[in-house]
Amino acid sequence: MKRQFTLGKNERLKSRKQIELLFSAGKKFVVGPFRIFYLIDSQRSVDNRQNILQFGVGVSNKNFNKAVDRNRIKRLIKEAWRLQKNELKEELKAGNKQLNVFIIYTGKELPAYLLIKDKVAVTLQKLSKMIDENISTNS
RNA sequence: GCUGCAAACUAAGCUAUCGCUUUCCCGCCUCUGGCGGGAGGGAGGAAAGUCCGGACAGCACAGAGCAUUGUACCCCGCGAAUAGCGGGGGUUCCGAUUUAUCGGAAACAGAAAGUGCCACAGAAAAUAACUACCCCGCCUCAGGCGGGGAAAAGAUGAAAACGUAGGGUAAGAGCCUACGGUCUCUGUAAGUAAUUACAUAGAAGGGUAAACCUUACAAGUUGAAAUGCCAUGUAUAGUAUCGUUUGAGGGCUGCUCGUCCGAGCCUGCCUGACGGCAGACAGGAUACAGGGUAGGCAGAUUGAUCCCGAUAGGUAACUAUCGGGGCAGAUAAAUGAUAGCUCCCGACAAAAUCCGGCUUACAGGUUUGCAGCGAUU
RNA sequence: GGCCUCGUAGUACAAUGGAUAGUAUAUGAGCCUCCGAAGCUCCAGAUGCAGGUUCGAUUCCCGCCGAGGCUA
Repeated sequence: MKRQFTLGKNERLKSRKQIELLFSAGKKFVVGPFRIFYLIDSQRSVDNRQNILQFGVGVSNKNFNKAVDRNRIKRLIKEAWRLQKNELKEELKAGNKQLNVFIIYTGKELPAYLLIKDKVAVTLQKLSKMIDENISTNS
């Protein structure tokens, strides 16, 4: 029986180099309180079957002075991502793509979990659209 | 009993599902790794501020002075500690009352080494003559002008030039005397000392050192993104200038004095280590231009360790011994979400090398102390 | 992680330790104009918070709070 709702080490963005590449070369869009950076790579995905979808979270030090609040927001976003990301993963598998995503929380107030859940769902839909466009333009 | 303040302790719990990190064990696979399963560990009293003191590591170090920064009553103790804490004492100030005791506070060395500053008001704010006072000269005769004496009187101010009495004088003045107060040196006595008391001699002088400063003491500097090892890569590489024992150049904290070093480096072998031997090469400094890495392991989580109990020492801070128990270790960075139950409906707040302290934040609960109010005896 | 600097009206800046904390502009009221703009006059408005030193702190010292920068 295979576990589904995981968020292990190889599903998170770990390398400093990759993150810098994402911020310099990636594209971005805004959903509610999130700012999302993403980078679609269609060539590497063939060899690296584990890292189909990599993910990272960030909260600004300016908007939240206390580490407790920053941790809280990051954990909520991670939780929402963990429970909803699987559809996107299947799409990537089908399209043979590799995707890096980084979400930055730009709001100034502590959010409730339901809000974050909704917004993560919206971003996932948008990302899947982007993948479709990418496939169509490439092919 | 209620309210307020202060201190100490504590810092919601349980169940289910999904998920994260780490250690160990087992199994499988494409085997320096990955996946699955099982068991165990997984933020704080302040983890915070980074305000002090260290440990640890790199670099530097014959030494002296200056500069810079910090600290500042005394004794004893605790402590790894120039941090901090405990006990006792002194001085000054404040409050209370029993008027000689109690309580509290103090960055509490020096203003008599020197320099600066002291608004407004006031004559004057520190070598004090504006009015009034006294003397002399001139003009004029109710007075005015000039020179001098004199800190005794003068509205102010935060602060006014030792206080009172007498002598003295042209008028006055510590100018002199008596009593009293302050300070300094010396001596004696008490005390470990800070300091206190007395005596002799002397001084006159307000404040400010959290103004400069002086005295004494202390401090080398950079921080775990330090540092070491492995892997990858690689270069005793290139160009220009200068120099090569008559000494290029370099080190010694920022500066000065003074002083020291002053020729190598690579590879291999031996040794516990300092080091030694052999071989190849020509080796230095500065500048220019350029190349590579940002992966892993160690550092790094068991230590000046914490808790509980007992015994011993001490007023206490704390210490010693014995017994038992506990102890996150991530590296874009782990503790969360959902559902349910109980209750007071949960404050301040998240490890990032590690300790000791200080400071600041803190809902609710428990205990103790103080103050106020009310009731009863 | 380490280090440094700065907090003054709504805004941008001044102010040897000296008392009505100043200047410009914005806001408000009035004058001017047929109306507006410009101009003129007037008013109101601040030392981040809490202690200490001092006769007296925007200034000096200490503790918090906030903002900005440097380093790798």
